[in-house]
Amino acid sequence: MHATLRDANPPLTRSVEDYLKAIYHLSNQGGFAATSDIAAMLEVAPPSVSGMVKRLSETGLIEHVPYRGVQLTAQGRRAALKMIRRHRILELYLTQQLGYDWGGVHAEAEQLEHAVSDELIERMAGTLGNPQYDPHGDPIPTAAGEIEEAELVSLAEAGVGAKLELRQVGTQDPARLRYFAEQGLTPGVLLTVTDRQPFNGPTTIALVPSGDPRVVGRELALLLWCREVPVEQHGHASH
Amino acid sequence: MHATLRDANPPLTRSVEDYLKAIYHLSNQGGFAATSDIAAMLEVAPPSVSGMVKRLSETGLIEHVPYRGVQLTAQGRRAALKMIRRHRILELYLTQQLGYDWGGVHAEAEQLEHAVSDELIERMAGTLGNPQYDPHGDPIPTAAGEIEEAELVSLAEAGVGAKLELRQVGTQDPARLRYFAEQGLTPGVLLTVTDRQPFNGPTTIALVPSGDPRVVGRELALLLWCREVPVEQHGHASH
DNA sequence: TCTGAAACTTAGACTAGTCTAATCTTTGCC
DNA sequence: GGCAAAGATTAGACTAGTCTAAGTTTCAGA
Repeated sequence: MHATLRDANPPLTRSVEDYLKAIYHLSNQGGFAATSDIAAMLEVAPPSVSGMVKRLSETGLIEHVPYRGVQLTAQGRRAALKMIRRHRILELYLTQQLGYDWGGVHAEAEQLEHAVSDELIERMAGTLGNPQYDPHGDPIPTAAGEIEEAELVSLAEAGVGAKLELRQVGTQDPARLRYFAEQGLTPGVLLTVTDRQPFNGPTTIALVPSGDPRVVGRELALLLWCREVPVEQHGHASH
Repeated sequence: MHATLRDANPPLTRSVEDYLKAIYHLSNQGGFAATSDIAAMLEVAPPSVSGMVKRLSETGLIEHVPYRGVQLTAQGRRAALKMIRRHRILELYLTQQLGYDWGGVHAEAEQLEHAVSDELIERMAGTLGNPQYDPHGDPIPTAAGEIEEAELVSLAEAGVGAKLELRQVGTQDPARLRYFAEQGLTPGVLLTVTDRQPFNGPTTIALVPSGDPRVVGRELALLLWCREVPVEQHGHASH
């Protein structure tokens, strides 16, 4: 008589939200996201991903082709875009209204995006004048879950010759953050991909304008989220 | 060689934070908090509380006297006050900066208090001018974990004759929220305790100024957080 | 002082999420 | 075309947190 039925549409857990976001970023051009890449991005072991993938495809958020990878369903994509909208609005709000700098804002938004309500996000968006782009020119998905394309690519996916601006460092592991900082790999830095080894080997990049080279293993490269910089380098395209 | 050691001071989980807050509120006058009261306040079953109590006393956050109840240690109290500071600053920020009304603010703060960083709270506090009292006159703990006394009491603890202002409804269960609203028991309402049955029986109250009576069972009364109203009724004491 | 009801704890099961170790697929290369 | 290595999955264990059912302890009142 009372609610013993399984909840038809349970709220997504924090973990599920993180997986959906990672899969969205990794399968951006309509392809499949690989288990090991998801694992590297979320800093969990590959079997953890296999387990979660099973649960997510049972609930209809992703499609899984064993040994191939996963793709978001329409429902999963909607959920992922919702998280991305939250993340970008939070980043914008924290920098513009609370004096954060772009260095510290990512980790904070990463936590808050799981806790805020839709109402709060829309109030923040309103305060900011319902922005359509974040300060780096990336589009913010609408509340209805639509987004203009032109997304972040992880350094591990970028082609040789690409000119990139480092935007986000997708880890909170202090040792790694320290390492990246030592290498001069902090958000805002410009770089060019000069070489990529096969077999998921390291990517070689050159910092711009200094030209200093860096070699970044695939696992670390997956944590470095970049925007492809158009040929003319300043400002953002005025859509 | 690498970090296999148990983390000496692991971060508190969301659940632990909620237990500490509940215990703080229930043992306010230096007494013990009872298992069943914690259970009612957090809307979990009593054995869940016993289990958590065991973990919390092993980590030194509370003292447990079996069959008696629990008390916060200094460390536990510090953690609880930190959460209460977060909660009150969030409520203040959401109402003053983002146009929330006092009805909707509690649930939002309840989620956010687990996700915000210390830095964000201090930035919000700074924006608000480092307030010492919330809009109802309750003191906000300092960042160092000090608080002026005069706290919220649950309706279940208030003495007969007490004049109270309902401040928070400590549940998110829609059915209960609807019930309370139907009874006119929403934050801000004034009431007097007219009777209390023994054996953990119901509390009878009268709404002020209408005088309408209400009978509230102990389990529900534990969810109604009130401020004791001084004889002169308006404004808050200007400490 | 005894006793029964209320309150508390223990026992045991379940879920979500994580891990390591072992096994199975796929694929690039000779 | 076969094979080794990379990558993916399965197997099995663990933790935190929850629950219900069953047993203990406490204490108010007769």
